[in-house]
Amino acid sequence: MAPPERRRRSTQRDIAQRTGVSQATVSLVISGGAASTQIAESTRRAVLAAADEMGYTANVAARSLKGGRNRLLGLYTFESVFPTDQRDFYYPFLLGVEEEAARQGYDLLLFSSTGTDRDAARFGPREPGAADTPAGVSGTQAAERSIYVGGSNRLKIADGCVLLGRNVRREELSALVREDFPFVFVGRREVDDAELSYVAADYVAATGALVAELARLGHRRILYLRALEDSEPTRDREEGYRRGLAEAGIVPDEALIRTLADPADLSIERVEEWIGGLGITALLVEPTEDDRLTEALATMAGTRRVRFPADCSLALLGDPPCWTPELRDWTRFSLPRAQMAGQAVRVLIELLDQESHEPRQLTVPCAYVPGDSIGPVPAHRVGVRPGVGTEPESDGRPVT
Amino acid sequence: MAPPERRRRSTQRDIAQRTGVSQATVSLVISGGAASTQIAESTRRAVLAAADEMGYTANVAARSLKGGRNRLLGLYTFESVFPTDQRDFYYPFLLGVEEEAARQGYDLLLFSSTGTDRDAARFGPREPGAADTPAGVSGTQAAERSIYVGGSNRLKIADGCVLLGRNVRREELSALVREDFPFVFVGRREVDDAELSYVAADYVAATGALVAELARLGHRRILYLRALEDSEPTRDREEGYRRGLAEAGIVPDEALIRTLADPADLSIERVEEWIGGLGITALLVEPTEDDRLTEALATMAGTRRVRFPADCSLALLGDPPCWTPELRDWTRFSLPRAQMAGQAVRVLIELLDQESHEPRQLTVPCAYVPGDSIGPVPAHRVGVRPGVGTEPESDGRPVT
DNA sequence: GGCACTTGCTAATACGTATTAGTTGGGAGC
DNA sequence: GCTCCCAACTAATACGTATTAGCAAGTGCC
Repeated sequence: MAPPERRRRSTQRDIAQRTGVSQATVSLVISGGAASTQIAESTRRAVLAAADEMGYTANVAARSLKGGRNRLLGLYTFESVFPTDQRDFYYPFLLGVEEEAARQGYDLLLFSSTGTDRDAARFGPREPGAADTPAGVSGTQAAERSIYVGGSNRLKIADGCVLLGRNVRREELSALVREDFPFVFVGRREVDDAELSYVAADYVAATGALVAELARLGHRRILYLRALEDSEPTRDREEGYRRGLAEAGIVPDEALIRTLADPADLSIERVEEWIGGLGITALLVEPTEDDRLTEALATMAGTRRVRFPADCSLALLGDPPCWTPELRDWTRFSLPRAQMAGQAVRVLIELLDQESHEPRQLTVPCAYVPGDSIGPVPAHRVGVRPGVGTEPESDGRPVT
Repeated sequence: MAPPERRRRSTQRDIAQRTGVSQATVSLVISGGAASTQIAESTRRAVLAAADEMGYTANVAARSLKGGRNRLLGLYTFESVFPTDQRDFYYPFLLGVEEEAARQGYDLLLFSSTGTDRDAARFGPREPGAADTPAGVSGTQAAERSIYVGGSNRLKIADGCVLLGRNVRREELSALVREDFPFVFVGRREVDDAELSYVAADYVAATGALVAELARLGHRRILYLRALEDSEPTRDREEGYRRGLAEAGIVPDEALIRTLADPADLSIERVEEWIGGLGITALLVEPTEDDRLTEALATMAGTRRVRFPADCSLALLGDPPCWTPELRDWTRFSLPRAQMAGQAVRVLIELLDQESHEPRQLTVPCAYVPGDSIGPVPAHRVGVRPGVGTEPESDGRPVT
């Protein structure tokens, strides 16, 4: 049962036969290697002519096989990139990666399949008794995304990989490092037992600058609403908050650092409470990747019970996705997502080109977006302290 | 000058040595071919264990070279997918492809590199005198996107490919067919010398239905504004327009088919001219992929000099991208982009699974979006004919 | 004529995998 | 003891290219 005489592409050998030279000569002519200067002009012409006539196209697979590299960059995200509600968050990264990869002549491999139910069947039938994760990496469950499935690392199909995502599996990252697989994380990520390469936004500086600006405007009691997860970006923002306060000579009040479990919880009533109870004059909010915060802000601003910034200044520690023109221009800083992604690609390619896989860690500054939601402390509240917890060092911190 | 001990990926041979079997056995175990049933359970276990320990991953290039499969689907677009102004057009396709590929356990290969300036340098230094396109496929220029670059077809590292885009290079498509490379086009595309597979929206029926609806509302003079390019989608819409008219018993007036070179040319003055001069009561507009039409419509509707549908009905032959909530809900039909893309992936996988690469051509229906921009013919204009070109068969067709 | 050197080419090999045609060892059947 | 067969494996090869070592012929020089 031979394949039904499938139409075969012409190869260098075919050209060689037709021209009466060797395959090696054809290769030299076509790919113009170092020794190609030694080919007689007449021969070169003949070979090129034959190639043209026979419609020769080089086989990329063969070339890659020979070179050991596939000119493929992977893009792996720990969360799905494509659900509609997060598109605006991930899209700029995607764009940046794609663009830079294209510029560098690499193609992009989107790891979509990993972490699907189908994974079990990936490498053909497997005995039910066989261990699914013999690779020392534990915790591989079906529905969740993970790099190591069926015990093997599919990322390796690519020459290297750009990683993205908030809910990282640390153990997989360190496994990658142990394997010496070249990758770059977009965003600062740390794992216990290894150093890894990343390109990160400078949340510390950006948050610090925002606090400084508020302090300059006279604010002394600035509430910081942090995200629930204890990830690096959140920690960096907190760090920036503390540094900003310190540089402004403000003694931090732990009661003014609160965790916002769900952005939808951010209501006008809460803000009124905080103003009255805690005596705050400004609010820093850490945005989420989906559009819940944007919605909460919009409805909150819609009530007009508290005017920003007339009654209270408000700034965002990053830019929320789903930005539509009619949304108000909140004061915030903005991370250069596309540039970060492009930079990550460049770093990755450097890693690939150089033999030493020493980790590289880059930090890029965020852009300050002035917006219109911060202003000076309202005149009637200058110097006013809240009724409760008057002392800055008060630790009677009510649970949110 | 040996390569400085580059960290090599482990191969089947490495596993074979470690396990004490032959490379062939390893291959049989790993890729689970026909003869794999004949492998002893103990051997299989040992091989798999070694593979896991050594972090083995199959080499894509080698598999492709051999004709094997990599569970990789390519996505090639003739225009760049990622420019911001077209994002809303391509995004749903991307989403659909990604989702279905993931569901089927395939990863996605985005061909970004092809057609960049860097291409010339892709495979190392090249003699200035060397021909850039020895491949018989002519017209390969640097800045433009093209499949065959440097004489090779890079798509081949994927098992098959989904193609997308309006400005297609026909000669490349037929080259692909000649090579017998499996691919599916999203959208109907025809080339002279070959049949190809596609999943297309039924523009003919959708446009016809829209015309029928207008006819039902009493419209007799319906202007059709077609796009400049003479691509299949445009031709199909025209076909649908004519069929719709025919079925409604309306004699087509060639003066009512006009080409709109630039959507920005669509102004309220024009519409007034058409209403007065041509006596039209309804307008069918073919949308573009960017947001120019959307803008033109918005500004036009903003003037309120012509009320839609009170003075004139207006419907769109497809959905324009960049849909924001505050935009009005134009009557139109909507193509199920994500579903089309998903269907294309399924068709492609069928092609891959079956050896026969007979082309498959699927058509999917569009969704009718009632909207609010069509209505009955204004009472004072029922039966009214324009001052000039009264006869339907008038051919005094002024150039737009 | 012999040596060194250049020019223009080829033979051979490697890349990593899949597949086919064997080969081996041993047990069943007579 | 012989054949026959089967399970379990391996050797060999092909895929298409890039590269290196080397070969043959030619040229210049002593």
